[in-house]
Amino acid sequence: MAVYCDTLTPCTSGMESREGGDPADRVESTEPPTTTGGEKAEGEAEAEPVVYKKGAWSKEEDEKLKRAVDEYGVRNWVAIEKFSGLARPAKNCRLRWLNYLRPNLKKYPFTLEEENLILDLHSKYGNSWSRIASKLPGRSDNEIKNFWHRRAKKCQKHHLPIYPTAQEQQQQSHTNVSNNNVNDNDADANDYFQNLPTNYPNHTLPSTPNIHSPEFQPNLLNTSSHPTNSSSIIHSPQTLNPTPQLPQLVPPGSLTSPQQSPASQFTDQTPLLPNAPTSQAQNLLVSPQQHSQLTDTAPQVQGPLLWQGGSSPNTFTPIRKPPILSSPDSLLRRFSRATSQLPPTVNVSGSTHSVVNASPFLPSDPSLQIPWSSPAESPRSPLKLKLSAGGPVLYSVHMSTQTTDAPVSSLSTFQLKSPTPPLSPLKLRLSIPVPPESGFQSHSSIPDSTVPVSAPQLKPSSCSQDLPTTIQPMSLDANRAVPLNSSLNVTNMPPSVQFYQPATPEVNSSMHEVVSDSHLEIMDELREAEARVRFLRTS
DNA sequence: AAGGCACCCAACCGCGAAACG
DNA sequence: ACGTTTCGCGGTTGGGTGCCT
Repeated sequence: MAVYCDTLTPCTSGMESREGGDPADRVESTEPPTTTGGEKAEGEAEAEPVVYKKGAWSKEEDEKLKRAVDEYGVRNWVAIEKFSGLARPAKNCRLRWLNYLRPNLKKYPFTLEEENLILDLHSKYGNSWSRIASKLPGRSDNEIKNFWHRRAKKCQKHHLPIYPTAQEQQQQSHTNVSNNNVNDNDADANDYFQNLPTNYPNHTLPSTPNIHSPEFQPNLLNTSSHPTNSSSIIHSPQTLNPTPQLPQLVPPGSLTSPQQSPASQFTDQTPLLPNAPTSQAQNLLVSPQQHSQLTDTAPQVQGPLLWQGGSSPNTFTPIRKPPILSSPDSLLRRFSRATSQLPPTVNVSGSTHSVVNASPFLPSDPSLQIPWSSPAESPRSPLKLKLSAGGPVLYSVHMSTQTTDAPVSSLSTFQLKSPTPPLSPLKLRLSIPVPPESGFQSHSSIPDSTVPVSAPQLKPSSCSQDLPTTIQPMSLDANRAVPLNSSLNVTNMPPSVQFYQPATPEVNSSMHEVVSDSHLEIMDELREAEARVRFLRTS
């Protein structure tokens, strides 16, 4: 393990600073003077460029960052940069958190299911890594991006399309030929491909093929086009014992004619992936059949999909700009900042992250109560409210959950009056009042903004599990709720926000979608647990 | 054992979008 | 309306590592 320097010396920014030596030696960079550094006094902010540490993160830095995130939340990277004591720019802190430190991040290799899913999603979304990552719980966009580049490189090296062609899918579904029929020159390549599971398309290369697994049947390949070099093959335990129920990208026999599929949208004269950044993307091919099936279960693909014309009628290229959509996170960010004007409807379509920071549903009847989510760092942890300096701050809160018979959503704006500007977040637990039609009793209590409560009670250290007995005075937007109580024991009776019932059917269906996604997440977790067990058993 | 090579992946950067003042 | 700040995304880099010769 490398030891990292604590003393920082200025150097030029840019990649050249990474050259050579121990990571500790290659680290510093400067940022524009707009950014103030670590413990520097504000008065001296003038010209002194901030010196940042670069390179690998130490454990100490990770711990600092974790504490800072707990303190300031996952959206105040500038505050984290300024007050965490880390000599790292805000964006790097964010990156480190998202890619390495955040909870629930999976630390083991992709499973076959995940790899299949990435293929599937990439065929729909292109290089929108964050969007793909949003469909793979516990995986970062960077991780997925690295996986894809790795895979693309392999495919390019072996002159193979990344997506399987229809012809090969048919071959695969109808053949089961021993690799003894393959000439020696192609032995290595055959070793590579023979180990794919039978329901795994020939050209969808798992990163970790296994040459010994009996579950893998040899596939017939067009060996003349296959490489003789298998040096890039990597063996890891992740696919040693794949589940026999792996989802198929294209089930045998399900092929349909392109005319009957969305492929009819495609032309055959369009260049390859105009948005592709590297030549690797030139090999991204997908069959119309596959695409047809993918789009059957997918959200509407935005933009035209175009086929590449070529010598092989079965070779296709998805041509489209990846849909430019804001990530669920940014949707939430925008939403949470729109404090002065609430949107007329709650648009959380397709966003599993819309429940971030929402407390679980808590009916007043104890027998119906669901325990609070406890992990402080979980996306579903109690709402964290950062008190800013300079007086009252409006916050909008959006929560969604489900009663026994209907999705419930709430949307509120309330005001936190902060007599002193503590920089630590105030963590509140909010329940969702139940609409009358649900049959549950509704909450209506809220702290009264007129009753002063001293600020020292907001010590962040006491806000995690055992919440302070009294919370900061707060008031709701008068249009949204009416304060009733003067103080509140948060542990026993969480504050409530006024229920806001979205009116439009679209919103309601979106809510259903969110609920459904949470169920999917549970299923994903189960699948991951199974994959982990397989991983451990075979390693 | 040492050097070369290829690959992986954590980390960095630039840029655009959104939020803010 | 406009400039600035902040955030997030996608592309790229290069150190670390393992394999091969």
